Amino acid sequence: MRNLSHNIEQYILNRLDGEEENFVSLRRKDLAEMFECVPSQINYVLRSRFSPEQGYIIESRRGEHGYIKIVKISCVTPEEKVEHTSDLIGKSISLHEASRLLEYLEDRELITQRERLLIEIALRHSSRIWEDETNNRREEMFADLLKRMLKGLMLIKDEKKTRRERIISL
Amino acid sequence: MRNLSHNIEQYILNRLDGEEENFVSLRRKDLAEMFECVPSQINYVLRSRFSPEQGYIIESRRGEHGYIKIVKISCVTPEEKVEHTSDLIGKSISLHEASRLLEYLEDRELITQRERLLIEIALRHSSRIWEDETNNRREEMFADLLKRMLKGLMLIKDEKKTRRERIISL
DNA sequence: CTGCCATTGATTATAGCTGACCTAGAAAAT
DNA sequence: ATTTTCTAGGTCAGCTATAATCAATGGCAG
Repeated sequence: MRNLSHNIEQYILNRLDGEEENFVSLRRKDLAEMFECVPSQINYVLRSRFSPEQGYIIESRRGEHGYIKIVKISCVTPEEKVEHTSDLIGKSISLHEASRLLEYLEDRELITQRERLLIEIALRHSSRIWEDETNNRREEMFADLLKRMLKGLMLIKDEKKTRRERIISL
Repeated sequence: MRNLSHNIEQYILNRLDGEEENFVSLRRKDLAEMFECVPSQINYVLRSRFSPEQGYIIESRRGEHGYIKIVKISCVTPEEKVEHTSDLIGKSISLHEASRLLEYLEDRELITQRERLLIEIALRHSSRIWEDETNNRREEMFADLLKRMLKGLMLIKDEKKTRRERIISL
């Protein structure tokens, strides 16, 4: 009972592992039946364990022949140095510092020019939106947003680790 | 077997692929018979999968010797792409609609998976930050952020600067 | 005790599909 | 030339099967 969500998570991860592709298609209703729970439980699991921040994108359709597609973003980026990106960012970061970090990551080819652009735009946007806030508050938010975005991208490299853990845990 | 609409869509796409030209001519009635469904089902498929937004134009004629012609539009300049996506987004957009749009852009290879992930994270972030706002206000902000990010991507020059050049330009 | 995570079910939203009715155009009848 | 008829295709409301959301509750760790 206590590990319903965990079991469902494991099931989905296994399915993902088994697939040739980097995604699985499920039917919420079937899954709910398989685990003998209410359908909305599946949404909970997806929300709490397969978010974009965690490297997944969910697509779905309702109605007849509806489905839920869980896509694992898995471009193979080598290089491990970003393990400490979070540390580099810290609790707060200025726009200027953020730019320098992105420049560095692009040089290391951990992100592309286009990805850097996206992140800069997102940061500027929240900067504008929060221009009335204190400087410190804003820089905390920059740090939060930046971490989420970079972690999302870097999570890809954790794939092998996660897989090993999963196999051991079987 | 997945579903009727999907099968019909695939059939049309195959026909398009097979043709020398960038269009196919069909007869609604024949298709309906082939897939054993009511004729209006064909209209549904065309409406939901071959709209102008998705890069297609439909021409048709009624009466004897009626037909439906599906034309695939291909060449689009970056500027047109920008215009187009801006229109698609509109003044406000829900998270769900945004997701669908990103799905579509990825299918058309206008953005990569990683870029899509970044945008989803940015949207969710501002969603969380602004959860106290009215729904409409939030959806306006989603639209604004989404437009900025997509415009940025569509306009970016694909100049393949080498790492050396980048470093020199610092 | 308190806060967070898990679970549930009621309510709402939407894709897919059908069928009844509508319209355009060509050919046949006058 | 005009009217009639016939053969397509078009529209739309509405039903069904799903999925999403949300608010309420339970239960465990700190």
